[in-house]
Amino acid sequence: MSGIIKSEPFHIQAYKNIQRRLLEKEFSPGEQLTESFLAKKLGISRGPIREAIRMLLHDGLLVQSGVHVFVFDPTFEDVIDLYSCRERLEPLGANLAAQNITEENKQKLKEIIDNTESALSNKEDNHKIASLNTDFHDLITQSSMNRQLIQFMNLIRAKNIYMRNVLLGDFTRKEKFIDEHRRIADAILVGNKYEAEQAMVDHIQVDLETWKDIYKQK
Amino acid sequence: MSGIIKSEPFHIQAYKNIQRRLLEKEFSPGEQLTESFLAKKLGISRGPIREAIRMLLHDGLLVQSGVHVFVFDPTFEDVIDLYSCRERLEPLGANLAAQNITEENKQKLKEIIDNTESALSNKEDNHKIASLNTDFHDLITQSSMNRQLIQFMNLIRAKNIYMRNVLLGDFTRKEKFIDEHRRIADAILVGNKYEAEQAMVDHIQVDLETWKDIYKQK
DNA sequence: TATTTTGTAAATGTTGACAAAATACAGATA
DNA sequence: TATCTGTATTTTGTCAACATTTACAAAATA
Repeated sequence: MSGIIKSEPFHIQAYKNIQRRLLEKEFSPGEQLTESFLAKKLGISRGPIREAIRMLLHDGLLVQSGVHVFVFDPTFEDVIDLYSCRERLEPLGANLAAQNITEENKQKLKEIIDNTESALSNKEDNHKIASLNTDFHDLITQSSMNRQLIQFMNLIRAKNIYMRNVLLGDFTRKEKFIDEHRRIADAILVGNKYEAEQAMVDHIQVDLETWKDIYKQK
Repeated sequence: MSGIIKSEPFHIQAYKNIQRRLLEKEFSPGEQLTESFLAKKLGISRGPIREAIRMLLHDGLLVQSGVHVFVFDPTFEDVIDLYSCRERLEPLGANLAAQNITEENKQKLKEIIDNTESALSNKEDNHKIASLNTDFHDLITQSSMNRQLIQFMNLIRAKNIYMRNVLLGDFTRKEKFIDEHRRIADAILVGNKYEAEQAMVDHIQVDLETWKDIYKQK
């Protein structure tokens, strides 16, 4: 019959578990993480932990110095580096999405925009709004149908979320971005790749400016 | 004192070893690779092999289907996907290199151009010329001083070399590219970031056209 | 004959034990 | 005081044994 849920292997569980703890700042940036410490904390052996650590090193959420592994301690320069890449890649995603998006994803895109607007007007919590924001960007990347780009954007997104949590904390902007999102979505929905790309460039640049503003006043 | 060479851990050795065998097409695209097969072949246990496999999965040289791992079997669509990303990222590298390159790297850049010219006029072997080509692109990326970009370009380069070996074999172009390289280098050396970026865009587009030509006639 | 069950081989998943290496620290020496 | 050096401790590196999963073939059953 059905319904038999195959549990994930431990190294995948460990990867997600540690990633979540990192995003929730349960570990301090710069802190050393040892295999045995994590193994004991998650109640499994060091083998799967090693694999999870290797994955998080690849994601850039952990960094290696010699043989030891530490929690990534981002600087504002790291934000600039990441956004330089993001500013090139994500507009490519918007461009391709305008050409390749499926009808199903068009529907989803409209829903995300609508849900975001109502969440904003209902003043729902930051977590909900941040989640919708992520969904918006993720859907566009997925709609590009470029597997290489999707892989790169996954790396960028994880690191971006982490750096935002570490460097900005709960500070965030809530009002302006919906207009920018709608401009991007409209362009994609009518298949205007140039406008979609430019709208995404503008959106990312505004986002980085907001980073700078918040970072300055801290 | 000096000269004490610390041998690398097995999983790093295994990573490089398997990567080399993949680039040399010792394994066929689409072939399944098992941990025990590789462990026996390299004469080490499965543990380090597992880690090496995970790294090669991240590089995209191996792919996972269910629990099993196979040698990446690239299509021309994969080339397009990769070049779409490369066309955005590597020109960014040239742009940044024009602003941030050190005097030391300027010297190296000139040397690479000179060596390439003499290698071409002496009709040296393809391997030597391909190596100088890689050095040229790598040096520019390094000179961007953007660590995130360097990481992405490392992924792009490995996959690019692999796909070239698999899909094009020994076919390559030898004459034209030195002029394009010199145009890029000149712009970087005088700090003209716009010209450096555009020259790199043009270079990559010509490269992709060459791919298409060679691929068509096969 | 069709279907289900059982058996078997091959692959990955997981662990704990031990080896090797790096690190921290105390005490000796200049 | 500063530095060297040996030692204890911690951490990563490596392995081999065992467990689990999967796919497929063979056998039993309806």
